[in-house]
Amino acid sequence: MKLHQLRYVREIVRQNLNVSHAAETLHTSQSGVSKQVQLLEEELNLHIFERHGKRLTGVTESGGLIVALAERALREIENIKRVSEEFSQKETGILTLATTHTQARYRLPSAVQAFIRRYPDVKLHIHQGTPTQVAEQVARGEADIGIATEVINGFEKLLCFPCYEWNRCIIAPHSHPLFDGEPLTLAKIALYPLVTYDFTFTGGSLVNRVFSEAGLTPNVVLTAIDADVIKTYVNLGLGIGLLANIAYDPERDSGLGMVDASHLFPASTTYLGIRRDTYLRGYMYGLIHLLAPQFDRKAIDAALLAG
Amino acid sequence: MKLHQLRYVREIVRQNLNVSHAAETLHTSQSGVSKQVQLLEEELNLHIFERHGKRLTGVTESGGLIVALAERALREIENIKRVSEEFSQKETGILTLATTHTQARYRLPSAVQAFIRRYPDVKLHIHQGTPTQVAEQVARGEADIGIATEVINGFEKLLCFPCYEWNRCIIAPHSHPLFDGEPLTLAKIALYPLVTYDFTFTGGSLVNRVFSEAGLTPNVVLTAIDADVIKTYVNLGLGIGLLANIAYDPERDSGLGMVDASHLFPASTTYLGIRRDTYLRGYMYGLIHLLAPQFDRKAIDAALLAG
DNA sequence: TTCGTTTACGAACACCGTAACTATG
DNA sequence: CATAGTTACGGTGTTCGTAAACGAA
Repeated sequence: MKLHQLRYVREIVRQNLNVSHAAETLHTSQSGVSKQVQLLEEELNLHIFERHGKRLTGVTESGGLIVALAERALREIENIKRVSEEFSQKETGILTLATTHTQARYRLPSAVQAFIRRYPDVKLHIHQGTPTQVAEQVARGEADIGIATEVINGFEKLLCFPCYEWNRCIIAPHSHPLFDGEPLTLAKIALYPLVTYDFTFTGGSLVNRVFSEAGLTPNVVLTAIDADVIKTYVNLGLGIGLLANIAYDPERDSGLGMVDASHLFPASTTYLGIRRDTYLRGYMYGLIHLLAPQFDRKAIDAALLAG
Repeated sequence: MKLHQLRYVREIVRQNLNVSHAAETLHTSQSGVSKQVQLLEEELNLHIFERHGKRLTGVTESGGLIVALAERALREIENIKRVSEEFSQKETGILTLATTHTQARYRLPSAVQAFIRRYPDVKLHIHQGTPTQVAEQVARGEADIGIATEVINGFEKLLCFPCYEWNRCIIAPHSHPLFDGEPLTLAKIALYPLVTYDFTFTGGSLVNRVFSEAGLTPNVVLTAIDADVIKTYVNLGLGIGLLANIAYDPERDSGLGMVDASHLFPASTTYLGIRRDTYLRGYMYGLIHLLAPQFDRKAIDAALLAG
């Protein structure tokens, strides 16, 4: 049994049983991948993949177990590499963050700035996606740290730390009747066309629930996963915007007015998630500490052990 | 990084940093092992072993981490092999038990007999040792299932199931004054030279504690880990024997009298222990069920998941 | 000196990738 | 007929083990 063979099998599964794609991703030839998989199956004396003639059409029962174990083994192997990098070049490496647009654009910049000043030799990658995508990327090991709201807390493979709470605000052109000095209510919001976050965002379902509990139906005319997109359409007069209040910048968004809506919705918590079974590089502890200052190295290790 | 290299490193550590012994155990050459370790260290760009000149004298800090991770990775690899064997030849394989003499000799035979009738193609190995050795063998993966009293419950890596409770009896030649019909007391036992289990047995410290709490000191003239050895010396008139009452067989031991001592000592529980992170073969579930009928496959899986 | 590790080197082996072939949809 | 997987085969690089050199106890 060779590590390469396990990697091949894992990649084939990730590529939906397409050997050619797997070979391409792994920068090697189809024939080699094909052959190594056969050799592995022969050595283990069972079929990992179901085949119709020459096509791979599924994973057998035993194959499923094998794949799961192979993933765990490969993860440990990757951890060995991490440890070695940690010891040989303590503060160089790669840190991949997965997060949502709003976090990346409005909440992370200061922490990222501090991070690259502190760890100038660490290359930082930011992947962007919906909270679910964020969690999946971390769970699959494609990102080291995920930052998103609520949902990522539901993933078994992830250990989550609460970072901070936030709430929502309404934005609209300055001339909008909402800015009449009267207190903001759900009913008033429901009067106007609304531009807000996509359903796939946690906030989405929470916002809907608040409205429906009040017996109201908001008139959502447009949804986006990107706060800047929302602002753009609000600017165009399509409706009023409902978004995270950290996303409103009085200077940059001087063309728009803002009124806080924290009293209308429960606060949401942004979580930071890591895989439970990865070795954390020193600078990863560093970033977590920057984003969630209550968690230092000791606290993180304790949480990892407890989980 | 190659699996072989990790195996080499692991074996060197197991062989107390002796590369030659490791090579021998692995059925390969010293030079090959040496070179592969160097290649691995080069690839990881750090030293796993401390060296004085050419001798390996220790494991570096980074090396310790690497070894721990390598062991986990290799364990997953071994689990893959187990899964494949389970699927290709469900009821053939090897089952290695680690247990104490008393269990092997008096308690296990009936279960073992049932087991080999049920799984005729499984080769059964029985390793014998003190309870601590039993637990260590299971923890190191040298045995699949350990059966011993109490202490094995303290190992973090092991998941333990209570099997059954037992207590102690006194044996002596039929003519011995202990068999006077009067009830047995600690004080009476303390009057005579005593032959009993070795200190390293859990029972040992418990027995001592009971005597000392009663303000008595037993006159232990000989200890052994083997009930048959104890009986032999009792037969020779060296003293009276204190041992597990399952170890007294009225027929076989017709030359000796027995009097129960359950009222004098707290009962001890025999546990069955398995590593938390191993894949269990079907026949392993079978043996556990034979020894601890309250644990069927579902209960065992549930306990493994909970841990 | 002895025990143990590393270096040197040739033979055997395994792997990779191109290219031709074959099966599926 | 196009797409995807397997077989064939030669070149390349790695591993293995013997033997010799070397270092520490």
